[in-house]
Amino acid sequence: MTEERATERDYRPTVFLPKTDFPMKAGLPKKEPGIQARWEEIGLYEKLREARAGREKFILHDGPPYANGDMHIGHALNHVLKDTVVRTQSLLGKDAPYVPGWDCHGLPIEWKIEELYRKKKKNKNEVEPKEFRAECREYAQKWVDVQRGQLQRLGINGRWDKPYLTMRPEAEGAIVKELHKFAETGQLYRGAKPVMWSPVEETALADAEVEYADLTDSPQIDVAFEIVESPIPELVGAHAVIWTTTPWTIPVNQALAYGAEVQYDLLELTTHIDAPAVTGKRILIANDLREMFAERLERYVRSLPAAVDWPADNPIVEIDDFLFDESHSGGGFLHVRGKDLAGTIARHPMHKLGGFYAKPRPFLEGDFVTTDSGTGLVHMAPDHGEDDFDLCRANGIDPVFAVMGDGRYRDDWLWLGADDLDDEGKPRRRSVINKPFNSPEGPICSDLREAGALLSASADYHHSYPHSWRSKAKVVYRCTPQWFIAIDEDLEHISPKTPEEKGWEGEGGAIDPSDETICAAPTLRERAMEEIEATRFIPEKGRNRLRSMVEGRPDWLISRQRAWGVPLALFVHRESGELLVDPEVNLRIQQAIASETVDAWEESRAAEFLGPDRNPDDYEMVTDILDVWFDSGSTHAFVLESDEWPELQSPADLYLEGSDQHRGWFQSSLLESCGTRGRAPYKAVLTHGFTMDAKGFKQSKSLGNTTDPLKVMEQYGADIIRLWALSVDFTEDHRIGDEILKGVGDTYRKLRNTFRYLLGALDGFVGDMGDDTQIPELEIYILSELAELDRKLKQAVNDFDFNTYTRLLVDFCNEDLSAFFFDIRKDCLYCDDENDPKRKAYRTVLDILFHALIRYAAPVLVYTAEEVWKARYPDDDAQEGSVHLLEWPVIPAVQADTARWTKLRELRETVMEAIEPLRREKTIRSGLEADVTVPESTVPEGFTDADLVDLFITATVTRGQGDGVTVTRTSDHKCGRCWRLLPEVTEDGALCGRCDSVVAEWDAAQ
RNA sequence: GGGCCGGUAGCUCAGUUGGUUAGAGCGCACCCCUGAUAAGGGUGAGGUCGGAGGUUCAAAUCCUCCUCGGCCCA
Repeated sequence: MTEERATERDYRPTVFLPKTDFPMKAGLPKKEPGIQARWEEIGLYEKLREARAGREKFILHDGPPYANGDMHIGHALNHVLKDTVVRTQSLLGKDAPYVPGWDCHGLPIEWKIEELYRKKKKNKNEVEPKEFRAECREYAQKWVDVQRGQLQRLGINGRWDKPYLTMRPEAEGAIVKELHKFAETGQLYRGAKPVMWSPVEETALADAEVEYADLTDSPQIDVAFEIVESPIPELVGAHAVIWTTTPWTIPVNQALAYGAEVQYDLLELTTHIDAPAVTGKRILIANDLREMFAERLERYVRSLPAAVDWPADNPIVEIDDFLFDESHSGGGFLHVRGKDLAGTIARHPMHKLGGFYAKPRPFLEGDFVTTDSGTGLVHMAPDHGEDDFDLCRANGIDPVFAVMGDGRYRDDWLWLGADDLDDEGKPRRRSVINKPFNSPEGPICSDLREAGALLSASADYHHSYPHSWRSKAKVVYRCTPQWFIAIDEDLEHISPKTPEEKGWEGEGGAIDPSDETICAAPTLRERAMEEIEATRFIPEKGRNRLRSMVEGRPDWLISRQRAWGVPLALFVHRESGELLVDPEVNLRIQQAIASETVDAWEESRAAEFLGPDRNPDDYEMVTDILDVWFDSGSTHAFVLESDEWPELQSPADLYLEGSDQHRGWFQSSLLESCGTRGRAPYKAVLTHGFTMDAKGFKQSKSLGNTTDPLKVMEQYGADIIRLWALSVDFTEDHRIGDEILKGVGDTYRKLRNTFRYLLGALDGFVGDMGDDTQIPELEIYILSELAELDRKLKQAVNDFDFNTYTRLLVDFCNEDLSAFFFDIRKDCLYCDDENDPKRKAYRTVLDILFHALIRYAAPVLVYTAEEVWKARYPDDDAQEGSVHLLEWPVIPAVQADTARWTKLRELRETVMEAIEPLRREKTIRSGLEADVTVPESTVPEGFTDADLVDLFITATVTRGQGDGVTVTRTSDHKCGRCWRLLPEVTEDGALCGRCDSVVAEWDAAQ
């Protein structure tokens, strides 16, 4: 009877299709903020803390971003990685708190406020420092709030109601306390050293605050210094030639340096025109550099007025070895090794000014002298170069501090001081970075020319030169009194590591505990190096990077001459110049700052801090502030060790930052912690690369190739950025761009649809499979694949390898589920009786898959996972409505012969390939119309033909003796309900036996 | 200029100590399905492994140089 109506009846209502309200289209930009608001409402972060209380901890310590400007793609990547670490560790069941922080002090913010002042024509110096700092504080707070909102929008779960800020008074007090620890253990000293100095900002600059720009118009001059004394008498009266690109250092020249092994020649300059200073001069210069010097000289002489008519192809200057006559050591040329110049003394070209300029300029041996450029003789200004400073100090020549903070020479300086006026009575003095001041026409070159000492001068030199990254102005090396942390002094307060602690126990046992080199107190550098060895690095190459930087770094310059920062709250005895080290005084300072902010450090409070036993008049209060790297290097102290965040502990399990932080936070934290605690503040360091544009070039606003994460969130959603961040190889530099984001969107949709299918297929599922139900082998196999996936995912989490993590997840959904398992079981899900054990088993496995996959996906697609969870469990009280409180799934342990299934799937692929030609020629449309014969030998054991029909989704499968798969169109008819082609179906549209009974039951239930 | 790191299909990535015809997913093309439907399935085309030398029976893999890019430094 059903057969008669078969051709007409629409069986669609009797098919058990997936049913869900979960939309295919995500609409993330609209949906995410609502989900975020709910997390805040239910206090997800706090709930997670409660849920994990007492568990093993995993502490990721946040490196503070600078509170200045909107979030950019680097922040987004960095925080997504951090969040994923925290979430995956939490998923594993650990208590993984996350307290975000911000770096608030420092020049960039100070600079911003000054800019505002300039706009308002307000003078910073007329404002109370307190008032100025208050504005900086307000500015920083504004950006903290902005960035906090942006990071929350990104789905970062953390202690947003109480982040740490380096400008909180408690933090400022703690930072001072850390400084005092260095002072009290003798690691702090005041020294005079040439440091990078910006005459515009009037401060010393850290390396990180300096950028290099290529210049093509730098000055270069050759200057002659007359030799007045020498063990080689022939040199007296000749001129040593030096070359420099900074004419302004000539007024503070104090010596000349030569290379011991360099060969120098005495030359004679002959000119065909009258060239003052050049004509007839005897000069001393490195043999290797004669040519280069000659070119400069020729070019210069040609620029003189007297050369105007001289033919271009005819050299004006001739340079020859000076030929001595018989009266001098038997005649001949003079070639000397540098070391023979020891004891030679020259005089400054401006010696007639007397005083400083009348002093002898000794020749000193410098191992830094090369013959790459210049003349092989280097003029030494100990105030303005590291090599200069070191060499001069070793020879008892001290810096003279002639250049002031604003870049001008001191008022009382003999040459170009305050009363050095031009013909019109205007001062000739300018800042040393002033371009005209250094030019060939400037006052320095003019005076040298007049003194007969200028052999060449031009403004055409190509090199890269340091600039302040803030003001873009040139910076100089300048010797000023600064505070340093010593890197190579013994740390008497830190006990040496035992050989075991150093990991030496395995090396033959030949360690002698009485060996002083082993048991001596380590220096800060040594301890830092030891701790680098004891730290885990992800990726491993980070170790090398940090190691080589610590290995070669100089003492830590921690003072800055600015206003917005933590003071070097120290007293120095006026008479002795000694640093006051009194823990009681220090404690009073720390407490005052911790309760009143850095504003407490002011002159009027000196007596209070010093106490009754000391006279404030005897002490100078240091007014410098600390390098911000000291602030952030101390975060472990005032965050991890603080009672304010009891959920944290020290040392941290992980620091996670960009690879630029090898020189920054990783290092400053390491040094700070090693100097005060003798150990690293972290057990592991993870570094990520930088995000380039689609073509692999650095993103920059000026190039217009930046990707703004805020816009991506607006357009695609935060989950898309997150998925992007976790799809790329973050250990290297990686890219972002439209095409890449489009691909990420495709991946997202695949995951989303996998969950949508699961939700639909599990509609009404109550877990009613009886204990005695036979679970089909396919389900067992899929469960074993899931267990394998689970194992690999866990491994990826432990390796922090999120790229592999997401790939495993996506590939599993694509290959094992969508294209294999789901496809095969489509027929079962749609058409089998709802109570059929096979269908129940399938849905049971789908439920297991759902619970596993939603947990795996939760750290990646934080919003979507929540949306899926709510779709399945709208009233989930047990989990407080959040998927993010769940723990890592437990996968049922099953036994499956996976090798057999791998073979089966290979055969399945072969069958698909064999079917394809018939589809091409339209003999069949779908695989369901195919009768397939497979070589018997290729079928793994234990599969029946009926199994193969299911697995291959064909009409029939039979085994043949040949080697190939053959396919023909089946002669069977198509069931009107399940669309399978079966012999039992009498005509197209009639029902097969199964469908007949299911429909009958369905009809009865209506 | 120096140190370190990197360059494998259009995209994102795998490629163990050198060893079959260099793989995967996505995208793309074509086809099927129209009962996961702005979804699902199938097949296929894509690579001088940045370039050039060298070592080796054999190189994406080891060596040298070059080139492009990045970070750090000068």
